Amino acid sequence: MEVYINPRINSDIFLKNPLESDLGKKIISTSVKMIDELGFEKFNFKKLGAEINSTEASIYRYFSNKNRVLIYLSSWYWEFMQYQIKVKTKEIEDPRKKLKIAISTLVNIPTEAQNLSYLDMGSLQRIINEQFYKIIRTKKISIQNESGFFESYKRLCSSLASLFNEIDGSFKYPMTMATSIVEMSINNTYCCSNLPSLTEIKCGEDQKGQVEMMIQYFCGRLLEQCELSLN
Amino acid sequence: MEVYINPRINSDIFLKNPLESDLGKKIISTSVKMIDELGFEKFNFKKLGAEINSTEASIYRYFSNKNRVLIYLSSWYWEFMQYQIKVKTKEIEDPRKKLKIAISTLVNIPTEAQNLSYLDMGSLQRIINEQFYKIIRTKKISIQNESGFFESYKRLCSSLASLFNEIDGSFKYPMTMATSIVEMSINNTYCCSNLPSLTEIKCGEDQKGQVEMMIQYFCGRLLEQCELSLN
DNA sequence: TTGACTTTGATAGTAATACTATCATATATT
DNA sequence: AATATATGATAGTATTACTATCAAAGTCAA
Repeated sequence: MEVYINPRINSDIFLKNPLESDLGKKIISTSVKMIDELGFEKFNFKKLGAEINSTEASIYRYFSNKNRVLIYLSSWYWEFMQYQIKVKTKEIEDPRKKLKIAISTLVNIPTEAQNLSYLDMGSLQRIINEQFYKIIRTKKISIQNESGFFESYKRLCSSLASLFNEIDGSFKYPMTMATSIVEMSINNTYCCSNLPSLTEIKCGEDQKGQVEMMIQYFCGRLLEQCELSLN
Repeated sequence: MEVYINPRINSDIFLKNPLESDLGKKIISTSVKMIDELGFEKFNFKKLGAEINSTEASIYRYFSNKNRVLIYLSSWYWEFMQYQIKVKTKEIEDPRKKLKIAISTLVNIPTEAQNLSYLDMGSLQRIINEQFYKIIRTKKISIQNESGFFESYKRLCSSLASLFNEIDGSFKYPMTMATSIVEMSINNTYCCSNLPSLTEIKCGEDQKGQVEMMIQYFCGRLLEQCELSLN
C-alpha cells in the first residue's frame, strides 16, 4: 500500500519514470544520500551503481546524465514544498497568516515532511541549498526552460508572489520579492554553516527559527500592513 | 606606462601572479572572453592554451586549476567594484546619496569602468552573473574561506551593510540585506535574459535602469528614512 | 507452455578532461 | 660567460561521461 506522496514531475526530465520501479526508487533515494555526502561533483553513476548493487548502464536508462537527476530532485523539492504549503493554508483566509505558514514551511520542510517521502528531506534541503544555483545557471538554460524543467520552482514563486499581492497590492515587484525570499532561506541557511560573516544568523539549535523570524521581518518591512512577527 | 588599475588579490589564489607577465595577462583576459563565450564547463586550459598560442602546461604554472581562475576573476570583479564605489562616493556625506551611487555602480560597472581594466568588464559581469554561485557553493568552501578567497566579496558586502546601518540604525539584518541586494542585481539581470517569468524586469535597452530603480525601491521599503527614488 | 517483450546486469570500449612530469630552448640577470 | 627563470613541446596517466552489445531473468499474453 502506497502511503507516500508522489509529486508529479515533468516527464522530459527523465528517460524512464524512476517511481515506477524498485530500481528507480533506489536510484533517487540513494542519489540524495550520496550527493549530500560526496557533493555533486564527486557523485557519479558508477559510484551510485556500486552503492545500490546495480550498474552504470542501468542508471543511464533512467536519466541521461547526473544533471538531470539534480533537476529531478529539485523539481521534487519544490513540488513538495508547494503541496505542503497548500495543505497547511487550505482553511485559512487571512493572507498574512498564510504567508507566515509559507515562510515556516520553506524553512522547516524537512521536519514537517518526515515520513511523507521516499527521500530524506533533510539531505534534500542541504542539496538544494548547495546546488540549486547550478541548476538554473547553465548555458543550456533556454532549452531546459522551454522544456519546462523549472516549472515547479516557478509555480512556487508565483504563488508566493500572489500572496504578497493580496497583502499589499501596491507593492511593485512581487515576483522579484518571491525569488529573493526563497533565496534568502537558501542562502542564510547555507551561509550560517559555511560563510558565517555574510549573515546575522547564528549557527545552532535555533537556527531555523532565526531564519524564519528574519524572513518575517523582511516581509514586514517590504509590504505594508504586514507585521508578521507580532501576530 | 601603466594606466590600468590592478586590484590587489589574495596571492594564495594563484601559483604565479598573472599580472607580472605578458603571458599571465593574456591568460586572464582571454579566460574572460572564452568563459563568456563557451560557458565555464566547456572552457579548459587546453583550449585556452591553443587560443593564446601557448600550452596547457604553461597555464598550469599560473593557476592550479580552472576554478582558481574563476575565483581570481571574481575577486578582481568585487575589488574593482569596491574601488569604484569608494572613488565615486569619496566626497559625499549623505549616506542615502552614497547608497544611490553604490547601487548604480553595482549595476552599471561595465560601462563605468571601460578602459580602466585589462578585462572586458561586460563579459566579466556576465560571467559573475552566471557563475558566482559556483564559486561559493563548493565542498571546499571552508578551506577556501579560511584561505581568504572570498575576502573581496565579503568586504564589499560589509561596506554596503555599514551604509545601511548609517541610514537606519534600527534595521536588524544589514549584512543579510547587503548580500540580498548584491544577489538581486546578479539575479535579475540574469533572469531577465534567461528566466523572464521570475522577474518584473523587462529585457531591453533600459534594463539596467530598471534594475537600479528596483533595488532603490527595495532599499526604500526596507530602511526607514530612505526614499532614494524620489531624490 | 511457448514465445515475445521488457528490464536489468555484465562487460567492453571511446573520447575528453584534468592534471603531472620531463626535457629543451630562449631570455634575462649577475 | 655562467646561471637562473620562463616558456614550449611532448608524453603519459587516471578518471569521467558516456555508448554499445549481448546475455539472463522475469512478465505477460495467446
